[in-house]
Amino acid sequence: MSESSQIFVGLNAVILAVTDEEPRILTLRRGEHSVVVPADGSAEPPPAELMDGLPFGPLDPARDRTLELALRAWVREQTGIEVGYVEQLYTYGDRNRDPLERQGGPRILSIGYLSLCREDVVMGATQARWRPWYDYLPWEDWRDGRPQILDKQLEPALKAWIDVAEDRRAAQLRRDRVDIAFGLGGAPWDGYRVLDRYELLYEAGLVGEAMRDRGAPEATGEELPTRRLGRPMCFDHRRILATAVSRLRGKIKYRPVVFELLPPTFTLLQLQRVVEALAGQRLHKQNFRRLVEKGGLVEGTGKLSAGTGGRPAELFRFRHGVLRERPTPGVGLPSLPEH
Amino acid sequence: MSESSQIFVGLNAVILAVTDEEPRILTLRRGEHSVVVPADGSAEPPPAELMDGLPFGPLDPARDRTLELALRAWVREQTGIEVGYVEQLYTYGDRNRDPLERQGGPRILSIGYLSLCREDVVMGATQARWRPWYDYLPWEDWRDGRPQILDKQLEPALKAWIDVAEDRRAAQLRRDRVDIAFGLGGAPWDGYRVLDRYELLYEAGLVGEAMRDRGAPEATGEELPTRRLGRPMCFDHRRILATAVSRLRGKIKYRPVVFELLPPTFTLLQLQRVVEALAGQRLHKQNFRRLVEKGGLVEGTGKLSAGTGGRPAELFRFRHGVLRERPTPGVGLPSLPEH
DNA sequence: AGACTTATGCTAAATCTGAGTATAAGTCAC
DNA sequence: GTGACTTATACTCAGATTTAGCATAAGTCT
Repeated sequence: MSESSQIFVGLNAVILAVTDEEPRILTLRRGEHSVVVPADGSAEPPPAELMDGLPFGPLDPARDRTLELALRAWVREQTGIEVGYVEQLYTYGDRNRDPLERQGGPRILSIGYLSLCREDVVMGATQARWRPWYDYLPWEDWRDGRPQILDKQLEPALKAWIDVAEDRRAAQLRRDRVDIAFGLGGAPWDGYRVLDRYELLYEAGLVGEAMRDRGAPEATGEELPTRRLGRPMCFDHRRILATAVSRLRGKIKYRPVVFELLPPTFTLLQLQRVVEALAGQRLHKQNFRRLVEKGGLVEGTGKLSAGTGGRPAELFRFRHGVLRERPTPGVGLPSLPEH
Repeated sequence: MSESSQIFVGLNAVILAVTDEEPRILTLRRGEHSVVVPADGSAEPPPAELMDGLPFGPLDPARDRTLELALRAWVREQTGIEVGYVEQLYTYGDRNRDPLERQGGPRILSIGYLSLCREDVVMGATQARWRPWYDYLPWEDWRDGRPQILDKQLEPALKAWIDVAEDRRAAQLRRDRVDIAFGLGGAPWDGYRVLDRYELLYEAGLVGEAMRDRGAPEATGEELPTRRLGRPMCFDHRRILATAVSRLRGKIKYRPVVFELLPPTFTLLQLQRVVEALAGQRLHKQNFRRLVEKGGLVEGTGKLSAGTGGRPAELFRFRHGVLRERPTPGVGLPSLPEH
């Protein structure tokens, strides 16, 4: 059986924690060699540019009984974390996603996962590092209003991409997609279309990864025609991250997953800040309180927090019973007001 | 490289159409041999019992440029259908999902897909056959009220499963899960928890597949202690179907995917019936009309349908412009009234 | 003490939802 | 052709939910 008809499966994890009101993912700084560690111990190709990547490793079909167990094992080895909540995101399998494939290596499939935890569970003594996810997707953070990068860089670049379309029809298609994904031309901004936006930017050649994947060797995004749009990642890891953000923003609406990111007790403001961090937008405080309290998502503990400078707040905990009362317990987000 | 460290990837498609107000999926009646057609043309093991299965086939890493292209190619070969809308669902990789694995074969991964189309696109001259999806998941259809199978078979069987738990704590855990998944003990029925329910039934050993996978050879579900719960499928295809139903019921809320299942123009009642078929519940007609009309999802064509016995209805079409107006254009379902 | 910060209670207006009434415009049996 | 029946469509109304504020409570900081 030739190399080219073999398949290797890599597992990738977006490991998320929210600390200091900032959603952070665990990244490894690494060279862009293959996902695959050859089983025969042969030398890996020398790493190219160092670049951020998600923790990942191959599925060992002989050892790993399930995909999730394989993922947990790899994360433990690479980062020292014993992950709790885990959710599968998507499986990517386009040819030549991995640079090694182009050199005649085996076909690579990568399965993306999302894991939620708290930063304090991380052991030391590891090369892993927490980094704000908005470093990679800066246009997704609307907490301080419309991100500048949108008007200053993205919009002009996307307009240019529309203009270089083959014909009028193709241009119109591009315009429609851009308008819907980025809330231009009168369309509203939709906080859930994170993946749409990243993929559009990739297709338009506006993120570093696109140029790299098209064959320019060793490109890191620095030398793009536009200034680089967000921090690039190796392989398709940024696409996986975008998938994770999309999925999570959608999921908090109908499942109480936020609590995986919080300590056992918390104030309502802490809870709100975490939701805002994920959603990338601010929420109305009083309404948020009503939502989670009347919605039965939380219950007071009677204890007060050592307030950080104001009236002390009551400490709440997640109310597990809500699961049997309501079909979809979560925190729905308002549609973003237009700016 | 030994067989056991190799990986084969199978692609499975839930191909759905709604005809005569019934959601139907394309199935192939086939023996339970492996997903894998050996590349060297060696003989396959003799088929066991004939059983329904989804169209599926291996990813050929040398030929298929993307997973989706591979899927389309396989579907075309097996069923003659050129699928339109396609969406990836989930990747399953537990060891021993496939009977052949237990016999020392390679590790099998299967990637599930959902495809939406209309039945009339199917060519003849194929072994494929449309079957109502509720044949496989009969407890999911509440259009004529609460399904009888729930009270008569499922509830008693689940209660028995709770009772045989190891200790009181385990029993309580089981009860909680059952109550939430099946809307018992005061919890509401949640039409979206299709996958939860199937996996619970599998874990409780109440579907034919569970017994088969535990090692009983050639079991087809007929000889179960309880009468069989829904029609079984080969491998984990019923789990993939349950995933598809869950996903689709969730998605019609915020994306206008229903229209993939309808002809270009349709009456509002036709549209409603399709949504009801997917959701497995009845909707209030006047409110549904208001929802889709005022929501901008459809626009009238001015033409009238050749009424099937009543006042003729106007023909509508999907209003593409809604995509740029609203972030989440879809048909939200009411929470099911309790029975 | 007074400014400032955060927590929490409460309300008015707008919108959305669920359920029903009423009327229009066809088909079908006879 | 008339009356029963079927489906389509318009409109209403009450209640729930959502959005956006105002107002007050209870701390910290200078």
